[in-house]
Amino acid sequence: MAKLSAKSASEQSFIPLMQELAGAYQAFSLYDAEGLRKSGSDLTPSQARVIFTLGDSEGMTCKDIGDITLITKGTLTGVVDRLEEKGLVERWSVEGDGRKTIVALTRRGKRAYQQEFPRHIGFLKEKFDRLSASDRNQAVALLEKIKDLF
Amino acid sequence: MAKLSAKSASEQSFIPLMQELAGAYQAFSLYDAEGLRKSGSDLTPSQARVIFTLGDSEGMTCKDIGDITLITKGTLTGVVDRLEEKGLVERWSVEGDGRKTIVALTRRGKRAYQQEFPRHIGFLKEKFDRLSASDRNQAVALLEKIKDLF
DNA sequence: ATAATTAAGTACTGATTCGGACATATTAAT
DNA sequence: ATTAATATGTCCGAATCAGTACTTAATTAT
Repeated sequence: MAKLSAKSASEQSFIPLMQELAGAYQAFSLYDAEGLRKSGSDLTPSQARVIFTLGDSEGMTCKDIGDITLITKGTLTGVVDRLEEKGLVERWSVEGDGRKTIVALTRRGKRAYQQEFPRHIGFLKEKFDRLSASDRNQAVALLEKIKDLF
Repeated sequence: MAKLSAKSASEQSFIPLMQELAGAYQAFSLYDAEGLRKSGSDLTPSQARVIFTLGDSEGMTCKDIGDITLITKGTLTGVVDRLEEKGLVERWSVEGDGRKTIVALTRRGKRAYQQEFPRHIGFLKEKFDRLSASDRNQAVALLEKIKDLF
């Protein structure tokens, strides 16, 4: 592959795509965090993602939670630690496979989920509903293609 | 607006879009960081973003750098601090407006830019080139719409 | 001119981020 | 059966992250 100069590098046609991807994610991300902050739920975005993922399941391994929330394992340990301190989740090890740890919502965690999940989805819905179904579907398809590039 | 139940909340049609947006950004982001790490440039993603933004400009204010890189001012102070310690940028205050600080590449910073920017763009290009121009354009348009929702 | 508002940066806090090293446990290969 | 390779989580370090409070400076309103 030919080596690029600084000038020709800055002219690459995929650069706007990179910028818009970051910009769109950033805008969403800030709005998402704002909603959690104003809800008074005292949940950070990562903590909320874990609570919402656990939902009304019977509990999941850290690996599974990480796969869904996209939180890497090293980070997840700390997030779950803080949720445990708040009494929203509990951990126990699974018999049969000593490597695995199950994380599950406590009673209070379930209450938080039932209250905060619909509220937050409603908060996001206000914005996302402004996008047509067609745009939404196209965006999902394209974002999937982009994800699969890497 | 009617209040959502946990069940109806989880059925909202925009949820896959949210997931794909996060997934695509995450995938890109990890690949981006991997490239910088393997290049041996000793630049973190944020540091690289600042260096690449400064490019061969004569220097920019923190505000302008933040607007382009999407790094918030509180974070930017630390990022620039570290770049300054590495001798890649320098800061000075502008006369005429005592609030502003100009950040500019040093000689070494320019060398790093000329070397790392084309290399990194080339690294990313390998992947992005697999996307058709049509998909790229559509994605840019849709991501802009999504950004503007918030 | 004086006061109120806005703007730009820095300092600080708590949380998150990722990778890498590590410990342990399980599974696969021989 | 033993060894090698994988899998799962935790711990650690350096950096980022966003928000808030604060300082200083510039701009606007009165």
